[in-house]
Amino acid sequence: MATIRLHNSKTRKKEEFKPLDPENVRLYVCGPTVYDRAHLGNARPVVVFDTLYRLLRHAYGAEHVTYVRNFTDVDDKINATALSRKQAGASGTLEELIAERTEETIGWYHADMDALGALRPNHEPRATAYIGPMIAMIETLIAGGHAYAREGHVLFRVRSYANYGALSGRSVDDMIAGARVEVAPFKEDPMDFVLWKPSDAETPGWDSPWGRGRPGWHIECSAMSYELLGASFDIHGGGIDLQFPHHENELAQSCCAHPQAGFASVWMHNEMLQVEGKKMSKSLGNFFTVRDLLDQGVPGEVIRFVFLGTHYGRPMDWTAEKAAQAEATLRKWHALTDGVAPSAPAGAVLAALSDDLNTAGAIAELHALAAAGDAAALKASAALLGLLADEQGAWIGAGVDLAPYAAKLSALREAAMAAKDFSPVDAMKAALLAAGVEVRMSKAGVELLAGAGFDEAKLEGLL
RNA sequence: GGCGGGUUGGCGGAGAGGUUACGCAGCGGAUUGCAAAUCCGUGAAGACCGGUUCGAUUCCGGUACCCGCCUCCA
Repeated sequence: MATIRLHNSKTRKKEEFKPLDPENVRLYVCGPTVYDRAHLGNARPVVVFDTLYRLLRHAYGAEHVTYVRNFTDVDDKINATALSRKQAGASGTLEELIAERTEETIGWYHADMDALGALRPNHEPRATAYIGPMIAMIETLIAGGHAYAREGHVLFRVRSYANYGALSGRSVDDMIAGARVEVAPFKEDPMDFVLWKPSDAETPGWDSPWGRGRPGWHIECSAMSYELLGASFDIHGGGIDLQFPHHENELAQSCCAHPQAGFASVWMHNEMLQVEGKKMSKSLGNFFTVRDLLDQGVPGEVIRFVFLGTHYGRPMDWTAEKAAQAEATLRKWHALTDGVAPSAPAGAVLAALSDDLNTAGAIAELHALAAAGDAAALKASAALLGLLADEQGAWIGAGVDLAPYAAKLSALREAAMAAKDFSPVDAMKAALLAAGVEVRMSKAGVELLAGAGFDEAKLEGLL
């Protein structure tokens, strides 16, 4: 087994990965807040950590890896979405609208991430199912002097945790000096953050020792990871944007609640996604969801391939050109591997992935396997990256039978050979090319393949 | 203002202190009724300024520019 090395955000170094327990390698990744469709940026950590999950399963055995990714289904954005729907005339109570919305959004999320070839994690806990453990953890923090209740709120006492700021490389004093922080009269220190906050009648809430209220965002992940993975586990992942404050706060809470444990041994952060060189944002008009792309006919496998072409630690640019290139490569590889029984993954691919998830390097090795014509190894190796499964290639055929067109073109061609007039052949070929069909004519005959930008509607009238 | 990441050939994008990345595009050739696909061959790089070194694109320092986080947005 190749040694796996991972860049640890906590130490800012690439380190050899040594699981706490090789029989149960544990991975936690921050999941989505379920209030709307996942946009393309949301998909990057999913693909990155899915690939890590696949590598770990290969290295330690599929039964020996536990992957947890949560759903944040209690959040002010969800409340706001439900409230605006109610104001727009939707029927039902606010609670029902919230439940309906989160349920619907989770369904979308699963469908979209499945399309990207991401395996479902072993556990996908919902925050609302872990309110009890959150309250218990908050009580532990209060008992230990790390938190205090004020006016229905419970706040984490940042000054009680000496290492606060170590993960994200900031000092509390710098943060206070440089940034705007929410000032509330009941805060002991401006950096203290909310563990629990009161809910009004219009907001979902749960009974607690501090009155009816709801948890702060950060405590959710601390409580769920503790319940499902324990006080110490191997890898905690997420986007770099979550490093501060979310992960910093999570780390502080968990370490203060369980001072004998280390929480996550390795922290991994993926860099952000951009679109055509710019940050994706609603104001720039370049904001789109995974579903938008799928609906436009960009296959999930193509999206995944584009993502894996850039190392997770670097900003990744989504461009139409990359998608087109990815599509062409995948077409070629599917033609080579579909129906082939996979052998074992190539050592070079495994070595690249084991080197801090060098997916771009792994893809280069895949190209080498394809050039060597080793379809069985290519397929087995690509599976580690979540690519080239037979069922993932379904988009290529598009379900259209091109044989009648091939037969007609073939007949035209034979007539043309005899008549020495190729203009009817060229006319049909041009029409097929315009429809996105790849036309291959040789002495052996005619072969048609649905190519990039294939449009069935344009075939009309050609028979 | 604070913290972090980046700058590689036409484009995308890796590794490595000294030897071909790789892919796409280009160019030349084979093949083809013409193409396509395929195959063979091929040119092209590391922001700028210093330093360390026999030797740096790779290590160190500085400058410029780009990006992200610090504030609900991944």
